[in-house]
Amino acid sequence: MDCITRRDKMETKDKVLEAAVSLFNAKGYQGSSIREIAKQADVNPALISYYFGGKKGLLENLLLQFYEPYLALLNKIVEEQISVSPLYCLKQIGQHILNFQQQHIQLTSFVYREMTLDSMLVREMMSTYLKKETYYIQQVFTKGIELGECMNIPTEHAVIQFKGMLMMPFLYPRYLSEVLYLQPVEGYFVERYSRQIEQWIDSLQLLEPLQLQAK
Amino acid sequence: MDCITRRDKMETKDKVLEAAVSLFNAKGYQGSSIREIAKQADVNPALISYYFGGKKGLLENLLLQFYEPYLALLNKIVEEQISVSPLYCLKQIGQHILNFQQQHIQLTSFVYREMTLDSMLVREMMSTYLKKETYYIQQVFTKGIELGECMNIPTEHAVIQFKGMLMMPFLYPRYLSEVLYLQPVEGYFVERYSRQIEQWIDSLQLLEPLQLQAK
Amino acid sequence: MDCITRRDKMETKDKVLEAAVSLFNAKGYQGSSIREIAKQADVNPALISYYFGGKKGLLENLLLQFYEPYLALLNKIVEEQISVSPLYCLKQIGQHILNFQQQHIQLTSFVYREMTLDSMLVREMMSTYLKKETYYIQQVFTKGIELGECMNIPTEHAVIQFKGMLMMPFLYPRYLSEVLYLQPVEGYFVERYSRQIEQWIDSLQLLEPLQLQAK
Amino acid sequence: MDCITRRDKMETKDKVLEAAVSLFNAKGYQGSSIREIAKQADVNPALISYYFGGKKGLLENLLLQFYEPYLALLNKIVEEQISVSPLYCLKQIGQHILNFQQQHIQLTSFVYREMTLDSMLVREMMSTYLKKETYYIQQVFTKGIELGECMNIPTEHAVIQFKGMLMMPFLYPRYLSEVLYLQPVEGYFVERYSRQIEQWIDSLQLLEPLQLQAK
DNA sequence: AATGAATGAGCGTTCATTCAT
DNA sequence: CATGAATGAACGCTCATTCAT
Repeated sequence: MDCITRRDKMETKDKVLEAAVSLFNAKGYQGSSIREIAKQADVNPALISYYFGGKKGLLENLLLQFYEPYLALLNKIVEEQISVSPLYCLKQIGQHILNFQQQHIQLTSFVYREMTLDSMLVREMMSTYLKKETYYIQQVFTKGIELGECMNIPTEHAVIQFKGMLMMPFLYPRYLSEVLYLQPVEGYFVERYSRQIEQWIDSLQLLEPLQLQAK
Repeated sequence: MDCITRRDKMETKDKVLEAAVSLFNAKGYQGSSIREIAKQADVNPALISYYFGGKKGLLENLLLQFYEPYLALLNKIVEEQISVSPLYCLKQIGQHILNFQQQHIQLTSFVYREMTLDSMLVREMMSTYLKKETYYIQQVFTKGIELGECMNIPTEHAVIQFKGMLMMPFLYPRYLSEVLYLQPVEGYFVERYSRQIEQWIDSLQLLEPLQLQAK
Repeated sequence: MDCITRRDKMETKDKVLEAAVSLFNAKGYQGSSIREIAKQADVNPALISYYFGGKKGLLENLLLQFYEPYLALLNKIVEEQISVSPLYCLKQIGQHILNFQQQHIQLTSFVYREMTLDSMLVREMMSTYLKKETYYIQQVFTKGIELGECMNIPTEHAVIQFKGMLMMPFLYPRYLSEVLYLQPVEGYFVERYSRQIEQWIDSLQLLEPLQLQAK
Repeated sequence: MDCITRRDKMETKDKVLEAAVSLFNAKGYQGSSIREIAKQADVNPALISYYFGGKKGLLENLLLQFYEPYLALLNKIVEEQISVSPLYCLKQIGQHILNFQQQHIQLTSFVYREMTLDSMLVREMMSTYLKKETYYIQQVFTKGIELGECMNIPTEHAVIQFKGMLMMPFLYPRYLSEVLYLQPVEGYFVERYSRQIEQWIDSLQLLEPLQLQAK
């Protein structure tokens, strides 16, 4: 009985979250209305305020729902692999982050868009999560440079490039499908794309001497 | 007098566009209200509907204002340089696009965010502009592969990587400044970052044989 | 166990009533929400509907809780004292009503405010309680005039003045404390103020001949 | 043309104010909805926020609309008459305030009710207006006592009694009409009631020696 | 060209209440 | 008896837009 009750509760909250992710992804946070979400979730609009404390609470819930496991994943990979080989660690990050994003493709797309705004909430999320994320990745690059695995490039630029490559397909899934005819939703896209990322990582290792020659 | 009148008109329209770009950039299209824009532009709200045919018209105006010169620039570079050297052409594209984005940094940020939405308008812009843009870039990659300048990677993936690198700093200017302490607004950032992009382009040339060795 | 249960019930009802009086007094009936009351009473909101048959029932309960003992008190005083001396009876009324109001200061304040509204409920309360109250007081004045104790003024006006004096401090307790620096909550205020009322009552007796002289 | 425009504006604002006073008086501020007011004023609901900056602004507007002329009137009377004769000045106050209240009977009733609440706004109104009002009245009593015109009673109590008498009929107009069968709206009520107030004022003059005798 | 009143739809939210558990 | 999920109506308010001036 308790189980049923709990499951019912879960279902309502989850129905709302699912509908919210879908609508926020398609029309943006500001472009989606509580009523629309409730309708799509087949739920009373008042329940959204009841469960999440308002539309803003729903947004925060989703942001946490993304960044918490995201950072946990990142943390785990870095902790386990950085001492083995920084560049290999980078490859692992690339592959797992791509997988993670693909598994939460709508949430990812929406969160990445929302983080481009200039709001208190975004600033808070940046200082809470993106600072950590960036620290992890920079650490790996730095270690790679130290160990001579990686050419000596500014780690900030490397982070931008790396993140750009990883985020791009999930920020613009519709661009991929309608212009490039790629399906980021499908498994083999990530598989092939992550190999491409690995090539870029390899290039970090190899370019330096050549670069020096060029000079 | 007619001249003054016309100049006033221009100024009013421009004041609105300027205010709109600023607010759309900070709070998003849906998050900014006509009244707010009008207030910031010190203009009567009714004039926005009058001049631009409504809020949506203002949005379309800004999207064109971005993509028309953007594509003209891209078109010019490709036409002029592709026959010389595809990879050099790519570098030129990278450098000029970065400059272009930096010169319209708020507009760029806003347009790139808006294009992540799933709307009729976005689909239209994609089929009108992004298809062309992608065609140009893919053409360069293809030519590069044909001429043996560039390793044989899927051009779609290359486009994603290339665009990702170029767009990233201007999609997340606040991330750059607050987390990475980079100032995409300042000249030397683009200068240094474009050299980084060139390294990536160089890596396309060099990786292939090594990649083959790896196999 | 039954006893405990019943006591719990009593406590719950009383906790609600207490919280309701406090909130209704501060923010008005319409300005207070069931949830707020329930929260302050540390009780489930649904119980208010359950126990009192809704918010309106809670209001009626409180009105009765005020007017029933109020009228009983008035009735008792008039019955016992009117035959002795009408003016003395008036003084007794003044003193005891002041005391009664002070003992239920929040309830009094709230009820007196609520009775200024124009609603079915108020009309009902007026015809049920205020008619009786007024009848009692007018009777005393009439008797006083008959017996020559009191000057011949319109009893309606006398009632207004009398009630005005008695109600004023408890309708505006915050005015008294913040502007006049009087504390209607404290015992000696009523003590001193009731002597003031008695002076007014005395003046009823004395003024007439002098008034006539003045003319 | 300008005149017509201004008159139209005035009419809309005034229609809203009129409807608001009527509804606030009958059902209270919290009990009246913006839509209801707009409907009764035959006006678009959005215009209330447009003109008054929201429901609260409407309330503040009405409170000022009452207290500003009220205090101006009081100030004028006191300034002109206090030096002549404090007790005569009191009578003038009584008469003019009664007239003022009668001329704005609904507004008066509503304002007096609203001032019984415990809110920031009420506190502000008290410290802005009621402090002044009380200062004026107390000044008159004090002067009367100084000059020997008036018996030596605590001025705070005198203020309560005085205000109680003046406010009572307009706080409970429905009580007057339905229980006492008096019509505070009609001219002769004020006329007769103000004579009653004058009697009370006279009693202040005369009671003291008798009071002493009683002791 | 420019204004500001006016409109009607929709916003997020809160409300008192009901009901299954 | 007590709970908390759920409901539908209404809340105050803001929205983009229109229109007479």
